[in-house]
Amino acid sequence: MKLITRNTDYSLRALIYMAKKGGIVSVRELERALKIPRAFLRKILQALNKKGILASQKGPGGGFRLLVAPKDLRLLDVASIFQGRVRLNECLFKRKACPDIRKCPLKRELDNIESYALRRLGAISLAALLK
Amino acid sequence: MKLITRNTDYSLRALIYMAKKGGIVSVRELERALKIPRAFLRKILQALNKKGILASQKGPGGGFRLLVAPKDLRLLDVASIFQGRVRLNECLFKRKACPDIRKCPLKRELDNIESYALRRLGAISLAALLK
DNA sequence: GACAAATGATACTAATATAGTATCATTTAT
DNA sequence: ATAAATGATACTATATTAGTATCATTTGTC
Repeated sequence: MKLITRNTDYSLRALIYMAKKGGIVSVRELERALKIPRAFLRKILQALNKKGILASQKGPGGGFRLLVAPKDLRLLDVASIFQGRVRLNECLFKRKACPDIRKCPLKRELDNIESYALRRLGAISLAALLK
Repeated sequence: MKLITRNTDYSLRALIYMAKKGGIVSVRELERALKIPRAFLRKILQALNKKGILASQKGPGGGFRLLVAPKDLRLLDVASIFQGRVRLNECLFKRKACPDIRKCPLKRELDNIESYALRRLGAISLAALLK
């Protein structure tokens, strides 16, 4: 069970690299620097591009470029792209085994954990990861 | 992404049922009461049995019986059986993309979330779920 | 304009984890 | 003896995650 999938992980590595270097960076360069499979990285960066986090430039000398300020990009923003809503519970209640959802202490507790996790993920920025 | 898998979910339902009813309960009865596939439930209860949470009784009239006091059984105990260690991170560091693990703010943050979740899961008992 | 280097789009495969089924062996109450 | 239960375990199915492949398009350079 993971809070962060490889998509998110790779994204962060690439974003950190790009933030540190600045300017346009090609997938080929990222592959070399980060040892991440190129085709997979491309797919990931294309997704970040679609979300407006990166801009892309075709042709020779092209690549991707960070479009947002590191302090404005949250870990949660990235995770959400690949993992949808970060759901921590998915429990008893679907099949109505529980008489009253609103009162169930389990659901309340799991919701609590979830919202804590979301809050923390929403609080950490790319800038913080650059250190 | 789930904090709790179906194994754990079903376990809790069965444990709640058994705690409320008391005495020996057969899988057949649980299947009817909880609408959980019998073969799957059997496998789950056998696991709980091996862990000493349930005792089993073979033969006609047999079944499973709760062996621990509800207040002494933690949600974390159950989740751990099926989900191993509840890991929330599994990130950048395996492949040494990160220069110094101990300093990385991402790892620190993910560890923080993880330990929060573990603490909460370890704090809720079966007794609390009985309400 | 030709060409090569890049991304865009997208379909496909592989690996892993989760969920669930099936079956035969063993125990035990009647 | 029989049937009702669990013990053990191998197998299948489904979903999610990870990764590959390919063709199309754009664009800088000669």
